[in-house]
Amino acid sequence: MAETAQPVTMDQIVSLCRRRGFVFPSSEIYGGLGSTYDYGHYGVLLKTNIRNLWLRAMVQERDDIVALDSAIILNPRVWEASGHVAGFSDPLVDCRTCKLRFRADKLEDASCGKKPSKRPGEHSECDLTEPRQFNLMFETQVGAMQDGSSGAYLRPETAQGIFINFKNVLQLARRKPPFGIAQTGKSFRNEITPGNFLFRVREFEQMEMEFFVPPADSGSWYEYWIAERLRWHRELGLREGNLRVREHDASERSHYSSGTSDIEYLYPIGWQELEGVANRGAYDLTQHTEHSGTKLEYVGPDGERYTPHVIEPAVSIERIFVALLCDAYHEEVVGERDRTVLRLHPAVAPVKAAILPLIPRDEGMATRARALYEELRRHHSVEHDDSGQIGRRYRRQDEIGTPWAFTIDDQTLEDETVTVRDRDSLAQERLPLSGVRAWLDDALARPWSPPA
RNA sequence: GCGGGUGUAGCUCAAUGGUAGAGCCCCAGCCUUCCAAGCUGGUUACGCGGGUUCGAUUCCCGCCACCCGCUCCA
Repeated sequence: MAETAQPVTMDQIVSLCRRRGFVFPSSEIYGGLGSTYDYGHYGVLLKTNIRNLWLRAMVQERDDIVALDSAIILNPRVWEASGHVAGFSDPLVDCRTCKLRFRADKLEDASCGKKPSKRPGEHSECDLTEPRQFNLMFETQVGAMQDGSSGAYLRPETAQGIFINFKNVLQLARRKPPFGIAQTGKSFRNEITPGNFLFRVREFEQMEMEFFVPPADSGSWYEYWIAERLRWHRELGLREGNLRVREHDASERSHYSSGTSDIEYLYPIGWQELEGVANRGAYDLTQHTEHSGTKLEYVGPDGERYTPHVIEPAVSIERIFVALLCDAYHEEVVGERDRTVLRLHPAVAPVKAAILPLIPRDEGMATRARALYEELRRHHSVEHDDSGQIGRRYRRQDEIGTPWAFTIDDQTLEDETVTVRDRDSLAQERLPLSGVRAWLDDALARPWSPPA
């Protein structure tokens, strides 16, 4: 098998997603809607696996993090307190001459020579427009009456839903710092310039965890979570060489952050943020204490009292989704034909195994294949495919990343064994039909790393 | 939002001021049976809306979407 050494392009990923029904442009029959996407069958399965693996690592396998699911629409005062109403909008100016756009708050001077002169030599002074405000929050109304008094926002991050529930969780979950609250859910941002497929979309699913710690320990927990999240991405199967950590300098940080590191992935568009780990300090709890009048602090048994600091690892399903597909995508030549294969970690693969009767019209094979499928589907995501020649069926499964195929063939009728075909090695071995279920359970429990 | 580019089946490409054709994919049947073979038949497209014209997929205008840059951060 010969691998084509070309790096994957975003177009190849878009094309595969479309071809195999992972992702469709949203509202397509009406001409689409900018930078919104709908997920088809395999896309939903893949997203669900990513979300479940995150919840498993954050909540199930730890005893210091609890789950939460807060509302998308919150009291608008939440966003005043959080700083999003004031700080989540960017005043922008355009240069009429060089057609570049700048953030007004980052311009030291209204001439190209000073700040971000990306095109030196073209002109010395930029002809700038007036600053214009772009608020990145979607606005809506609560209640049927559309008067201004009932304005509200769709949340631009899930984190605030966690902070405003800090007191509830502290009391009822019987936790004390260090402890965390984890949440997955949709967030909405009116991006000025969305694009690059799913990389920056207007509606996306965040997976955020706020970890509350004694102020003195915030530095070490910050380091801990950077390392821990990096380890998790590797465990998902992302290649070591495609991941790195980059610390923000002070000018890059968000309004809430006193320290941020990005776990970056080498996407087809270059190194870009996959996950952000931020040290939010006491900013959020302090803000909500001031704006709401409710004290959000920890009081210990011996009377110690403090506002915890917060370490936040925040990632989106979409960015993991794209990274996994880019990492897994391979085109190679098998025999005399091309094949496209997704070498996904079995744990994230939308379909774990395919059950294929070699000769579908053979009664014995068809019956056994059907029975095996009905047994396995009670435990795992599996597919039964009896349409077309066997090679074609293998290729269909390769394209959606199915790690194994169980083929019911002539020999099955003689000795009740099946062929197991491996997606990555193309190796075939025989297995008793009665042992397939246990074999698959074992295979899924094995550690996995991407083939070299 | 600004500048540049693109827009014909699911994909890759044709043709045309007289309303579209192929290959692959997909579906059905036949045949074959361990890596996309073959035969027969079939479904599917001019992004949307105006204008010019007897007639527009083709020419003009507007809009929309996508790509590149500015920007951005999950």
